[in-house]
Amino acid sequence: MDYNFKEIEAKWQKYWKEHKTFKAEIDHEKPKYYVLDMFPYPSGAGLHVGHPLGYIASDIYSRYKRLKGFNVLHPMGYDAYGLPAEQYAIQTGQHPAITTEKNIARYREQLGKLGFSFDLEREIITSEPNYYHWTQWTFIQLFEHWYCIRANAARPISLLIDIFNEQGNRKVKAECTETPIFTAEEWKAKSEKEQQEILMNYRLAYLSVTTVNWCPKLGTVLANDEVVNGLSERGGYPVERKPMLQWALRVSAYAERLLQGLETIDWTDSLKDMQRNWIGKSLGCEINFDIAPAVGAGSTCPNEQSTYPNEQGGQTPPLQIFTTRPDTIFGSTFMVLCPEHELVETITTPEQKQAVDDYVKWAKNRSERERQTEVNKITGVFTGCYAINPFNNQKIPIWIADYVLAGYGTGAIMAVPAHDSRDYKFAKHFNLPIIQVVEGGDISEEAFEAKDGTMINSDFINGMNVKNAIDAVVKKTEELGIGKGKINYRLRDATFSRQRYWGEPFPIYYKDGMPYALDEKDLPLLLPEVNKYLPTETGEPPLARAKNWTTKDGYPLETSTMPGFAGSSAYYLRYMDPHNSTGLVGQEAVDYWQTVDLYIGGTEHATGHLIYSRFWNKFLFDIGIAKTDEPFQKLINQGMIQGRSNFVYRIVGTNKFVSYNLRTNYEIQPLHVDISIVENDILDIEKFKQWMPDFANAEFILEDGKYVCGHEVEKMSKSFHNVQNPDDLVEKYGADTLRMYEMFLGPLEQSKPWDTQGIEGVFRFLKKVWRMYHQNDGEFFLSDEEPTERGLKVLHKTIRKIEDDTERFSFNTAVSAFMIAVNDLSDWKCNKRAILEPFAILLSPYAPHIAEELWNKCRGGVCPPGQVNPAPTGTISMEQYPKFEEKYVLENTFTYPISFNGKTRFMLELPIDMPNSEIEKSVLAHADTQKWLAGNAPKKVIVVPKKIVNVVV
RNA sequence: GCCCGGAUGGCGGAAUUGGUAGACGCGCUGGUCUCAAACACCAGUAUGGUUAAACAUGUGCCGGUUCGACCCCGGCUCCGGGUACCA
Repeated sequence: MDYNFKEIEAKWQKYWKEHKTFKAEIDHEKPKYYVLDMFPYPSGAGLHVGHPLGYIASDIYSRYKRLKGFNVLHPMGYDAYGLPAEQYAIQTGQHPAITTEKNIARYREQLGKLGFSFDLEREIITSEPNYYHWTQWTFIQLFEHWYCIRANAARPISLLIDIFNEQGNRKVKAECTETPIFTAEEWKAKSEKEQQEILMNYRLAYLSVTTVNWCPKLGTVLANDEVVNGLSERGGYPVERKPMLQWALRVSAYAERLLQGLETIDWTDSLKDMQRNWIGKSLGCEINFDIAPAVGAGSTCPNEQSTYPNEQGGQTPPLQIFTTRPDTIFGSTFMVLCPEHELVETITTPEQKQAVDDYVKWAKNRSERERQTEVNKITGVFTGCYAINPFNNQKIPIWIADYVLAGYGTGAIMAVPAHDSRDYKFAKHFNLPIIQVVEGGDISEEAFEAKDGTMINSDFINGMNVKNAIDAVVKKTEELGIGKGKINYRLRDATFSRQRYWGEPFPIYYKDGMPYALDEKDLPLLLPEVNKYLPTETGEPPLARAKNWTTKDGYPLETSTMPGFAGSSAYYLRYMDPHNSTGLVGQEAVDYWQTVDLYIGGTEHATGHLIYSRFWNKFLFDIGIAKTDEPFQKLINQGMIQGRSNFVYRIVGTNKFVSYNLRTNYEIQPLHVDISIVENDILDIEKFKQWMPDFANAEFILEDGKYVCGHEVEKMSKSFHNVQNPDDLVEKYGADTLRMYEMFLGPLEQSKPWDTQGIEGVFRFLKKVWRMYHQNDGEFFLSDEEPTERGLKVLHKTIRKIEDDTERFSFNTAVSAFMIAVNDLSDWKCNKRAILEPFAILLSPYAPHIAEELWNKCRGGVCPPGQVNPAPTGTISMEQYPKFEEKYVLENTFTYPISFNGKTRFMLELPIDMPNSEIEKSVLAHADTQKWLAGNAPKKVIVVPKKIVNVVV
């Protein structure tokens, strides 16, 4: 009987499904372990071999943990809201729900064939009402909470209202939009609408007019991480900056906690670095510069002691800037405002008004892409107005330029051309003065950006080093009351509205122009039907097309929908208790499962999903839903699997194709050829002719009667015809082979090219495993003889190696260890039950179907003659997992390489516990030692126990 | 530009972190079985050298530390990923 993987795999997949083998239930007797995969967006193209890589790894680990006695939660679901299904709906009119359902069915089928140990009853789909109910619910919580700096946590809005009623907002410390101070009396005197407007400044989910990334082609707003190089991540369409009224999440309130939290979790350093950079914390100082009074064109600033500060009082507010280098303030020779800055209009002199207006208009119309591709283009305009350096009362011209961004700091800077390259280029271009204030460096050609050195030309900080100077200036600034030390983050609040159809509707209605949350009992707010998936003629989002899109009382509902990351931000919590109809997750479930212990997924989510999810979780932690502050304790990024493309070479202007090694003799054009009609780089000419009509009459120049194709490693993509479909491979080799081969390909975290040729090796290995358990005529047979010492040693070495490798996610070396073990065992035809029974169990996380089959035959006793598949008696469980016993692998001798001056000359077997001094004696006493010493006396003998002995001559 | 990674045979990759570099697999070469093929099995396979060995050279490049370096330190080159007027 041969290794019939088709029968075996179908049988066990059916068995697992029917017996709900992997159903996870709360069990306080066992420690829990939660293994999570990043759930897929089910695209129309189906899976390629790259997708299951992480799933296979997590499945191996889940199965392994179960065998080690853990109660493992290992669920799978689908991130179902997304643009492709909606774009398809716009083109074809097919409801995105139908497309999505079809795609999910295909994904389920493909994943099902790989033998994953998912708890299928916990499957969640983000577009289903019983799931998005809780996405909407969480949004309401965000809307009804604010961030209290004193508590360093989210607090209910109702509490804030109580405080306002009692004492106004003077003492409230919140992460919020800037709000004027008011007393309790003033608060009470405000109208309902005015009060709501103020509360909006505090809410964690809030509505505000912000400059957003607008993609006209997609007809929607995008988050920062959805814009790549000024183009939309999906589709690659141009993105503009446009002010719009949008929902936003106050992610920035959690910036410090998101940063601190990284210290407590087991993620790779590179991923943590990515998040740190994205959060972009910088320590600096805010300083107010007074605006010089308008004294008319051509006038000069008086050099004597200035009387400007505060003299002109309420006329013009001071100009607030942010800098990380307050030490360089004496080198500041001009100021720069962003074109959107609110002071632009106030301070511009009549003479400069035209020029400034023109510039601001030009800057506004500049697309994001232009800005990014023309970074080196230096533009700007003088306002005609001056600021006063508070430290030396120098008059400094104020310019406007779009290299200063509105969204960061205060949207205004003090430019120090000597020590900042952008300011330097600007100063050179517009011929502005440059004053060096840090010693060293040559500023004749470029800025000197050193963060270390001695201050010069800087009044009271002269002679200090940069670090002390920064402290001194911040201190002085605070004493003078003109500024303060300040921490800035690059992380912005996330825009949360999408002008699309296929997303979660907001549980929000409008009354008197102000938004209010729906009552929780009215959830879920179902996504309505629309006749078309496009925006309305008036430019409103598609939901505005829905009939009766109002509350029962007739108040209009919000027409935008939530973005893709809404549904994926807390799905891991829902898996703990997926059918709960009274809450996102029940108390008992979250108390038991706590948090995700292992999360496996791609790096592409480093600054998107993984930031939002952490934010979302921290909020849910604050309001007592999540049990831990961080959602994912350990995270592994699986590498990408690249494609291996094949090429044919067409002689230019003909329909003749020349084989790879002869191509240099002709003028040729390489063409991608579908990898399914190429085997081991040899083209199947008949299939090629049928592949495309153009090639039906193709002629070939062959080498050795074959057409050899060229190859290259590229991204796996339809257009390169290099997509490897896992179904084909499962069909040909079986799921166990595919699983082991994907692991064998290389380290999990590394990107590597797919190479189908190597899969044969793993397939041979499994066939060999199968044969070990069968006699020559193919009948199942194990000997009940006592195992040999040697066999036990192989087994226990393998147990130790597999456990070790599995624990550190080194699955590629684990597969190698299996192969070595099988080579050793089959070398002396070891078919002892005592060895092979445990071996099957050991193999089961990696190749679960064949392992179950073999193990069941072991336990089921003799397989009746002629019967292919005896009825399964059960699955491998933790009780049967073999224990590693050191006594079998203990060595009592070690064979030392004996080196002379670092060169190994002979080997010497010595007892393992021999003390160093004895080893030294034995080596010197050995006959060969004299030969290699050649009459010299040894200078030194270095003994490294269980490693090497080196004699220095 | 800045921040991370990485570079080892014809190929994918090992080397339990300073101790016999190239495990394991692919590919290739030769052999056994077969009428033949497929499957399977056996042997070989870093480079130079030799009938074979001895020996010499070898982990991107240059240098250093060490009895000993793929591994640690300094200086480069190339490749991959992230990020970018963030003051």
